[in-house]
Amino acid sequence: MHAITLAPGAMATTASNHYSILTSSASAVHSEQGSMQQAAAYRDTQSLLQSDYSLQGSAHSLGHAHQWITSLSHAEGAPWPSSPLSEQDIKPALQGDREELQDSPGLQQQQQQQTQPTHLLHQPAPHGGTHHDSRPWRTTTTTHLTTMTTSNGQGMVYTQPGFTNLGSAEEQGLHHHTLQDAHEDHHSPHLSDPAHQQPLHVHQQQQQQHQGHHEQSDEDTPTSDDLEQFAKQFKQRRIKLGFTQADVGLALGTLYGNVFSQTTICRFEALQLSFKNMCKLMPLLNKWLEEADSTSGSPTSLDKIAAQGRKRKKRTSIEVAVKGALESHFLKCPKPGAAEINTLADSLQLDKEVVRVWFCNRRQKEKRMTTPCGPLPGAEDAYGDTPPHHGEHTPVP
DNA sequence: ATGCATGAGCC
DNA sequence: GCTCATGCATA
Repeated sequence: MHAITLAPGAMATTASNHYSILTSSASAVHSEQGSMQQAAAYRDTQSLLQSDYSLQGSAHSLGHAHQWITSLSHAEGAPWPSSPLSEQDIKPALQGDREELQDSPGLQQQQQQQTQPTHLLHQPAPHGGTHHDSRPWRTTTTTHLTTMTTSNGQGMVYTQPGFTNLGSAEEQGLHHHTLQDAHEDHHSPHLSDPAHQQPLHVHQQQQQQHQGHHEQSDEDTPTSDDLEQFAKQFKQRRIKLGFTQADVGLALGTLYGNVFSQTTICRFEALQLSFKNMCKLMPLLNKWLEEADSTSGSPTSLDKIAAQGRKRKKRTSIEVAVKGALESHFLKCPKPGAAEINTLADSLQLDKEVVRVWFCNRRQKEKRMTTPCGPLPGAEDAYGDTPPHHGEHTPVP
């Protein structure tokens, strides 16, 4: 195969600023909680932070690395009071240093692997990416449940012991069917006890239910339908209450110590997260909903958490033509090796890292592509994700 | 709403 | 170097 060579200058960063250490912004970021308005302050912070980093085009010869992360020195600790339910659970979101901790090491790999065709199992990748997994969770057998594929989702209410039901004062009246009880009596991860975080639902739907209900395993896993319905309702109420996605993200931070961006909230609503990720966020969002609902009218203490101080490399804008070339290669080889990436990067006049990241993101996108309803037969497995160690069901038709 | 990016954990 | 979770920056 040959690489499609394009004219030089294919890559361009939208940035035009110079590399300078923003000091003023740093102080601005530190504003105390409460001294500024939530959303507004947040935006300010962002704008300030972006007036920085830039070295890229010439970075090649500068022996760069991704050092742009010259994190600011601020790290005052957690702005939010030790929330009762945030222990080590999800992620501390400590700005400055580490922002997140995945739950348990290792379980992220086996998360979303479930029933899937897996006919052509082969894994050329020598790197050991044997975990395959992750398929658009929505495509999973939409088996049970689906009790209420109702109109706008208001009909569904989560009645779980852990978090109060979302029964709002208004359009409530048709709540029932605990979703879960459709098959058993699993309850979603109650956030009343985050200590035991997500119990890695190996194979969500099918696996879990055949065990019946043990007294000790209250940990359950919502189904794709649950999530879908919840997301739907969540968005409705969020809008009805007049909150933006960004507001919610910040609120989660002040309420539970887990700040999330507008992006994440958006993706949650759009069901563009992995199954596991959705499961992790649902309880929090559910909690926020009830919180916002009850305090809708009173000045909820939504202090902003001006955090994040690390600097990012300016986003590289890849020209359409180049994207096309990348796409072509992606179709041929979704997982190019280092050498291939180098070659490609060279011919496209892109930074190797940019190309590598592009492929990573492309693969990720491919996986979360919310399939309308149907596990694309082996489409993604071809990339080498095929699980070599299933050993249970997934007989595949 | 989404593209490119960062970083942790894994192999 | 990959996946995965997540987000800044941008269209």
